[in-house]
Amino acid sequence: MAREAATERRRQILDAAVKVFARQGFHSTRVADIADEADVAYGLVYHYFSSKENVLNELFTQRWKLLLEAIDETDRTESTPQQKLGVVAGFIIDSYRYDPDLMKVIIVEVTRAANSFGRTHLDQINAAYKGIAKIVADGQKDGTFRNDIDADFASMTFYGAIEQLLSGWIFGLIPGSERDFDEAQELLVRAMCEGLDKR
Amino acid sequence: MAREAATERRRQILDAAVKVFARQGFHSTRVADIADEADVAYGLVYHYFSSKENVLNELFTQRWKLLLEAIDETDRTESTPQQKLGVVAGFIIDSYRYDPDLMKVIIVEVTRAANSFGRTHLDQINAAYKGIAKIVADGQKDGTFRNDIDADFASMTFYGAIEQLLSGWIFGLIPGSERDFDEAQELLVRAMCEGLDKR
Amino acid sequence: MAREAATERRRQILDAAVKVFARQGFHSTRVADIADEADVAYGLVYHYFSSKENVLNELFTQRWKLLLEAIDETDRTESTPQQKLGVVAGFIIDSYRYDPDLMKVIIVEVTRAANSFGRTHLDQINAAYKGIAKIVADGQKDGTFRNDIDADFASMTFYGAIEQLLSGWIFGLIPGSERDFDEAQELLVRAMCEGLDKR
Amino acid sequence: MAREAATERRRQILDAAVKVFARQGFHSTRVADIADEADVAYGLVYHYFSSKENVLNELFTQRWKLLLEAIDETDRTESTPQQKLGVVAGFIIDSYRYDPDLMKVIIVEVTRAANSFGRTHLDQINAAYKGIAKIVADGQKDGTFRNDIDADFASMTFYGAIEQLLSGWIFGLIPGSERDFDEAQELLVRAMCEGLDKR
DNA sequence: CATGAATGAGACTTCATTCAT
DNA sequence: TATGAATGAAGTCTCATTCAT
Repeated sequence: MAREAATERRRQILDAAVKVFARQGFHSTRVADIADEADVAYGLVYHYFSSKENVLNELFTQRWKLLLEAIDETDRTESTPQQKLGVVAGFIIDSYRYDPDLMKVIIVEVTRAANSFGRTHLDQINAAYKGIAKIVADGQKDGTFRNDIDADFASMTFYGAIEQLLSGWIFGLIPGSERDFDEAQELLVRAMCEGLDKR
Repeated sequence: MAREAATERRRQILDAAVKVFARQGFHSTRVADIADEADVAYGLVYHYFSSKENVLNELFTQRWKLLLEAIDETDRTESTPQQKLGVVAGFIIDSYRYDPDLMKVIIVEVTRAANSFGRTHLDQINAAYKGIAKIVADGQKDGTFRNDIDADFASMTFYGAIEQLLSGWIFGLIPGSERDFDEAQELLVRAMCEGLDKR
Repeated sequence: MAREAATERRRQILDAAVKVFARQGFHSTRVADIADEADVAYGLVYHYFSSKENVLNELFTQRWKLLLEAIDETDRTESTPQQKLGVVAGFIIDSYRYDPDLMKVIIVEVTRAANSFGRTHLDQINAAYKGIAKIVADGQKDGTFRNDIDADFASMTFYGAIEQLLSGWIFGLIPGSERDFDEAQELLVRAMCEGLDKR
Repeated sequence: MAREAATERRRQILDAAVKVFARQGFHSTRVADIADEADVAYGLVYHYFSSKENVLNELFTQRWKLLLEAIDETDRTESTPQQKLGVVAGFIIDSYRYDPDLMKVIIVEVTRAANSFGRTHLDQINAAYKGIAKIVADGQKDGTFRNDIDADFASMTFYGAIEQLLSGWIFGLIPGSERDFDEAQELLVRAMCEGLDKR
């Protein structure tokens, strides 16, 4: 009971952190902002987290773990490489669809921040790239994918395309309706696998 | 003469700023760090720039202008759409090749920072996406590219792939030798236009 | 019965406080440290003591009362002034011998802290000096001690010498073996009464 | 000129720090108090000192160096051991006489604070004890002082007596008029060398 | 009695910016 | 132009104390 209450409090603070980080960016949000948003006392944030940075770390780690699992899981299925890439893209896009703030924070503050936080989680981030690369490499081995494009290279390309899509939605540069989210996954895989050229 | 000296001083400070921004990130570099690196007095930075942020702005604007020009220029040539995309990719990759610190700063601190600075330069950033989208759209019109993938969508995808490549080099996640830079452009265009699928 | 249990708890907390105060100093120990060391819940400290400062106060008062009693008691005996001073020195030295942490805390945090706590207990502290001064004064009256050195002055001198000795042991600046403790009392009285000069 | 101004500023801040440390104790004084007392801006304290603790360190080190030099100097003269001890006592007493606040701070916050700061300067503090011990030891060798009292022991005793005297003045427990200061040195040496016993 | 979550004032330190020289 | 001292707002983190259970 007490345990559960504590867990709830953590959640409450984490959720608030997502909102304010998304709104103002990590550097511009003061711990007081998180506390205010969570409607708890200032000090309580430090009761549950050792530092502001640590709040961000937990946010990232929790979500990224799910992505790594999703990649791993789909990789172990019997699907075609294209289908697997579709699952990965779908997972990321859905992550954004159902919690855009969280994905915004993760991308803007962690994944794309080469300095500071990015470095801390580099291994985890890279694990995702490697997971995608494995899917590509397997596709190359079984003759589905061409061999003249390095799997790691292709993986970066693929992941970069997805992230940029999210960026476009985040920035409001490309339309991001429910319908767009629905289409995006398929469109993305098609673009990457079949190419832009007309056949 | 005096003018030139002044211009030189600005350059000296800008160059130093690139180095320290790349090394520590914008938020972690103090104005003193820039001055130290430039080997000028603390206050001189404020003699030439109105604020720390303004140094970054100038860094970004100068470089991004060249990219916009390059996109615009290639778009006005008679090349094929694929060649045009190649020129764009090449320009960005070469930018990194010849001044990795500057590109790192631009990407990490501006282009990918949805909050803070990103917002300020959103129009300029979007102009590049639009420029690329135009190349794609023209390719669709003349029958070079398929029509079932939205040009804006394709543009984001294409640009995201390039930026992720740079990120990979910046983070040290994928090899970044001279040879890799040489190949990257061609490989990238091929991957995006022809797709990963084996034919 | 319940009373005893409560008393035990208090003791448990006081003993823990002595340890951590001795180890980290009063200002650097958090209430949580005391609770941890005592192996009791955080809030329990406040159940038994009204504040952190109060814990220290009680520690000091309990011990200092014994010293005052010891001085008073020996003063009422028929011993020579020298013997009385020996008893006082012996009491303090033994206090350190059998509970070095407690004496360390008392000296470092109370007795020698002119600001904060020192002020609070000034009267009690001074009572000890006065008690020693009385022994000296009586010795002067009965012709045992010389008259040209003010009794209060001599008292300060005598007490200061003892405390510095303890400081030396606390700091590890002079050897503090069992044998040293044994000798210290006698040596101290001899030095103070007979002087350093060779006769 | 600029250099001198800077040195003056440091002095100004140090002097202010002495006042407030003496008044409120180190732990109870906020950096703002120092700045206010010095009549400078908050941040200037950090322009000249890396931390509040560092201000205290400098205060101590500057003064203690003089003491060590005084001990060393008198030790190299042809005076009798008693005279040498008199010079040492005189130096410390005069230090208090002419700058009671500084000596109060040094004694209360450094010399007698076994934890925290005391530890940092232990070597320097001990050097003084050793310097006094050398004077005693030399006196024992040349037959001036008795041999049955260890020189280190005697040194602690002597220094402790002086410091306790200052403490008495600081606390207001013993009278501290100009006349008392004048007498104190002689009285102290007499008490320590000749002893309290009537002959 | 006992627990430990919750509160929030407070202090240190940083650093962008200004300004006198 | 050039210097770097001076300013002070802002933000992180700590921790004594309170309080609900």
